[in-house]
Amino acid sequence: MLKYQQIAAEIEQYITNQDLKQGDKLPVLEQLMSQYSVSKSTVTKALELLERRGVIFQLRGSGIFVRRHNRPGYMSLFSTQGFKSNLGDRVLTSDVLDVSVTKPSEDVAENLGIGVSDDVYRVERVRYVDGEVFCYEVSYYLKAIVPYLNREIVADSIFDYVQSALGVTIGFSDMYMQVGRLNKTEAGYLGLQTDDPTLRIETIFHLTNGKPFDYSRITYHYEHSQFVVQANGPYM
Amino acid sequence: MLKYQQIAAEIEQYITNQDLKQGDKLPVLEQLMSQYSVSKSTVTKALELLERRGVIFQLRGSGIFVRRHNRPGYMSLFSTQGFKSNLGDRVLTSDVLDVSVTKPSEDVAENLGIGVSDDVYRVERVRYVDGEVFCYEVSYYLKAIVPYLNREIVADSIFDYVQSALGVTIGFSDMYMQVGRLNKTEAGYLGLQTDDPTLRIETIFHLTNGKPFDYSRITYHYEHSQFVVQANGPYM
DNA sequence: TTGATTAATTGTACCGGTACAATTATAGTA
DNA sequence: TACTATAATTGTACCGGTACAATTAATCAA
Repeated sequence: MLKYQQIAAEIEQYITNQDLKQGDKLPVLEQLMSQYSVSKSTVTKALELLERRGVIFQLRGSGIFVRRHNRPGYMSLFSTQGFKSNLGDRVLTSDVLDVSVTKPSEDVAENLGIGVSDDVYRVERVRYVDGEVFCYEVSYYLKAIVPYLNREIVADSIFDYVQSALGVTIGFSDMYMQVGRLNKTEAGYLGLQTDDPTLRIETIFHLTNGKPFDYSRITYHYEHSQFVVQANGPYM
Repeated sequence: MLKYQQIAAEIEQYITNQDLKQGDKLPVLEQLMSQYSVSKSTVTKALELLERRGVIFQLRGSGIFVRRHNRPGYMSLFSTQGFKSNLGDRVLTSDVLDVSVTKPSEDVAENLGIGVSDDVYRVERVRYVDGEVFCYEVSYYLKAIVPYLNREIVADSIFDYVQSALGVTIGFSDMYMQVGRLNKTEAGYLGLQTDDPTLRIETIFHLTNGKPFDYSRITYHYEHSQFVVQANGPYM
């Protein structure tokens, strides 16, 4: 693990341990430098990271302060890691409906930047948070990148597996969201009525080299899905 | 304007002018250094900025590449600047329903971190994109920060005014989103039926010193609101 | 006490450098 | 040709420094 990531993690841990709240002040830069025995730029980098993640904000001439949003139950939209990292003490479970190797439809191939003759894994799940239906998901993984999947892996976190077992790291992702009404199939899985409201999010996950390797469509249960996005000012 | 912001702007301009697409390669770091006559770290900072905004991605040992999402009509969710900056050639108009100074309700005061006796501006608008109803918005501004508003300012971009005329800069914002059904009032303004689906986003805008100064509730027309979020890998 | 002026604090911009890891190109070998 | 080992390319981590702007604290005058 890189130094600045390590320091960021420790600072975040410190905030948690001390139960610091919005506006509480952290040690000044110079102290953090000597405390962790690194240069100013390394501390700065760790702080930038935490700032981007909405953990702190920095105010020149004043100090470094804790930033906390105050609504429990809202999940961060940046669950690039899957939701697992984001749930706190809530429990995530899954019903696996399908894990199979197929050929992509045209629009799936389009989104993954491949041809319709390339193999993909199709994964279909219903996911629950603390036993309540949370979302219905269909996702496609490039078989060239993810050569093997089974029901056990898929029932847990696919991203954990892909990262730790395959060494595949996500570079970036594009999420497309829109609101609509449930169709019959979706309503069935989510325990709702046809035409009930829903949030649909399509995400294309790219490797660090910019190539897509996962395209997923998630249909959320509108009553159990609340998201928070912590954004940083104009140019950040 | 800071050097690294300036360089970021020029690089972005270059991408636009050359009509570069996803995966196209940019000049290497060293060339950018000499081209703009700045140090490596300044170029790096400019590139980091563009990376966070989803404009490029960098690949060590390989180069700097253009990143483009490929769905027209999707609006970036990070319209911290208001939507104006985000519309391209589409036209944004507003019906101003209310601009008045009032005392906040309890939950508004709570979200703004003030007391119920402090003055706030209440602004109520229906907003249109290319003539189609886009959203219904009610927002509250701390009068201590925004001492004056009128219908003309509000019909245009409030953020433009607040920033350029008052010199107020936004530090960060917390957005809370959820899906639900329209009530009668909202349905009326949006030209939809009661109980139709909708996306609601509450946003609390903070100054650079961390103090909230604007709390807004936006109710989106579900057929005309599509959002894209470009996220950056694990640790961003 | 109040208000203005000055000084101390503290983060940010920018420089220029070394070392290194990931990728890509090249040369060498079978 | 195809595969392997090596070298060149290219961005990232980290160091340590100067100058400066924004905030806050201290000082002084009214």
